[in-house]
Amino acid sequence: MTLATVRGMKDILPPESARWTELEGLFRAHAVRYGFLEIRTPLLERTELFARAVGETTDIVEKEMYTFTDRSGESLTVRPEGTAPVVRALLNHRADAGEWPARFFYIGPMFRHERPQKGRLRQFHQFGAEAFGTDSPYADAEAVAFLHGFLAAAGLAGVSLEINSLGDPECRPAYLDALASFLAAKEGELCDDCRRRAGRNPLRVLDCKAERCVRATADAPSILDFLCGPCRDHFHGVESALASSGILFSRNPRMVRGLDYYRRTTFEFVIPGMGAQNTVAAGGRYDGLAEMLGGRERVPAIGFAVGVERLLMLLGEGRAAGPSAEAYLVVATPALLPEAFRRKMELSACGVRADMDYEGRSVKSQFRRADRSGARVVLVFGEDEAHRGAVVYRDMERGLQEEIPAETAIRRLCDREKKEE
RNA sequence: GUGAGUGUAGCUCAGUUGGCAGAGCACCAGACUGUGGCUCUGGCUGUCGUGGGUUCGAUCCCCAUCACUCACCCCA
Repeated sequence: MTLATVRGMKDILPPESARWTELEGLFRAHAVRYGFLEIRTPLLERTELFARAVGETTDIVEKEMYTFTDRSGESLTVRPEGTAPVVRALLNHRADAGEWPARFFYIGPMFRHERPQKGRLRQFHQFGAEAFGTDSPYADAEAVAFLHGFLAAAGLAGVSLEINSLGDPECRPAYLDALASFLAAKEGELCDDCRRRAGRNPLRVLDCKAERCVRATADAPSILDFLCGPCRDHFHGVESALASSGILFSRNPRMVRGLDYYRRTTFEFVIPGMGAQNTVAAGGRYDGLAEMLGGRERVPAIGFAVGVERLLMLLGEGRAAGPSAEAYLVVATPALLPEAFRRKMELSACGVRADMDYEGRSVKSQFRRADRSGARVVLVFGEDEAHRGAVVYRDMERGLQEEIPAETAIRRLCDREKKEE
């Protein structure tokens, strides 16, 4: 029996868990501002959903999914990404989805069986958002603005936004042909991986970090030069909507996405100099996905996902944990435990974070604990005071104390709590 | 899936050219009678990742294995 977590999985303990809750709250708040409502989909889906949506030949589907056969013989997969389930849910509950545009956000874990490393886990978490039912470049700009606003509010500095267009089924084939023949001519200059990729997924070659490949593809044809009229108009529409919203970005015609369903707009928020896992958040348009999944009508859509672990990593350690208690009850003799405990419950009930020691430790030790808990007030329950129905009320910051009736002490603490609310 | 590095107390790490395992922090207790933070004193804590091998003897050398970390790949 080992007590270690499964490879690539992480326990999130205090105080870190508080940072998670805080960030989730911030994301929710921003989502609501931009008109997105929460959707919660199951962690398990039929394997086929991801195979079709993400792409049979992507790494995710080929070798990274947690797939198993359940007791009824059906092949199920623990979700490796969030978009496909949301689209599935939308198509399934079309009638309940409401008026277009339908905008959803989600928060939750994703699972991919990869080799863990910095900023990459097997169970990782994403904040995501998807907007359905509109082709408009404004929808793209809106999603980017939401993401941008959230990242800024989270305190992330030094991010840059890169955007690109991957075209659509009208214009992309021509580009892929042009790129393929360009790469064929340069074959000798490419790294081994890229020679292999050139045939199968030529776009990937543009994303290669190997020096020789970067050089070889320096003057490769740009997708942006191949966009058909509607795609070009759309791309320019996104650019001007972003520009007029005051959001800075740069074009990156070499940007590639790992999932097959993307069309037209793609974007990434990257941190320069962060190394291998420098993408904090990314997204794009996927107008064809609904039909790929068997939907009757075309449902244009745009979405993104934020890597929560990566974001937290970039935000740094954050502030230290605050006080764990506001008031500490010190018991001079075990005989007074029942009385102290009853008072502690009263404090909890009125919202005061109170703590005490149940182990019968020395008064000195209890004070040490009180100090460490950060409590600003200590109530001492002693025999003499108890005869008078009183306790010692000690202000830990000033080091002053007085004997007052127990009722008064409790009321004082509870009143103070109310004032601070 | 490939490569490299690391694995010793709760934490950070030292260590032995192979001979009963250490420090700091943390924790516990005490420094006159029921009072914290500072200081001082004392104390507790280890399958030296796991399994084999070499050896009189292995935490140290060798092999394997697992885990972690970083990089590649890929991606959030």
